[in-house]
Amino acid sequence: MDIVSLLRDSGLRATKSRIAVLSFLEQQRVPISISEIAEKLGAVVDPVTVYRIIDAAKGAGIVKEVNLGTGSISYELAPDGHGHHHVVCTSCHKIADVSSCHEELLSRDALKEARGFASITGHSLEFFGLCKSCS
Amino acid sequence: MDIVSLLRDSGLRATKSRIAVLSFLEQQRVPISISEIAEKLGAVVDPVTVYRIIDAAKGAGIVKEVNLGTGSISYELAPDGHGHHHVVCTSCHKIADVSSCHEELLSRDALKEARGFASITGHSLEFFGLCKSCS
DNA sequence: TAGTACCTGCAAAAAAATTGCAAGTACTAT
DNA sequence: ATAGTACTTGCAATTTTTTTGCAGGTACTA
Repeated sequence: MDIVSLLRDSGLRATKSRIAVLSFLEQQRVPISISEIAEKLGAVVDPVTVYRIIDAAKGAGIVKEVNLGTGSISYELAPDGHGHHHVVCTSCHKIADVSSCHEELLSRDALKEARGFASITGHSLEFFGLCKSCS
Repeated sequence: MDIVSLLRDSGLRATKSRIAVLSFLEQQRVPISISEIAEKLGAVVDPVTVYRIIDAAKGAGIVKEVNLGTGSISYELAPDGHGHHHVVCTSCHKIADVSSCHEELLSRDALKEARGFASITGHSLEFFGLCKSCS
């Protein structure tokens, strides 16, 4: 799915700035913070606009917030709504992707326990560990 | 376990400010951001010190970063190292706790998939859904 | 192709996070 | 109990991040 269709299908206009930001996000192999995006795209998109674009895309469910334990929030493109997960090396911050997560099992159990909740629509899951070089 | 012992056992000095911040954190029923802590404890602990205390406590593994999808990182006391998880209502931001998470299963599968990793030492898991009032 | 609702950039401000340093404090070993 | 020492803190100042308002520009609709 190309970025333009992704935007339109999410009810967002396919503007030059949005295409630039989401394409950039798509090229990243790992999640990235807003200020890093703003810095890298500085020549093309105003920082203020980057904030607004990420906000809109998050609202539309096409980018996902990720907390890699670095103290700041990172973002990644999640075209299908439910992205993958990550393993982060607590020593060198290397990141690997993980896709399996037993979603149904987890959600079912969580819903059973969570008092006052009617449904579970998504989740965020990250692992921390040591990569082979650091261990 | 009282806060003083918790600090000492983690190799941190039990200072007045640290006790104040961690006790406050312990009283919260939901994770809270650094600036909220700083604001609430403003009369007692300097904001700069709050930042440094959270940083030290995070390093020592007695507070945990939590991403509740709000765009900012929250913190909670995690005396035992591995806290519980949460379900967040995407409409009203109500939060419920969840403890079951099939940790061994998840970690084993993640390690199998994560190329270049030697071990998994922890994880972060949050659920998003709708509470009964909002659904 | 014109209309309109939505987006963007700029300038400015507010808020959050970091740094350096001097004074204060917790812990250790007398 | 006490003095030494290394770690902590508060303050002031700075830097970085995030938000806001508004005028002009642009994507999409009919």
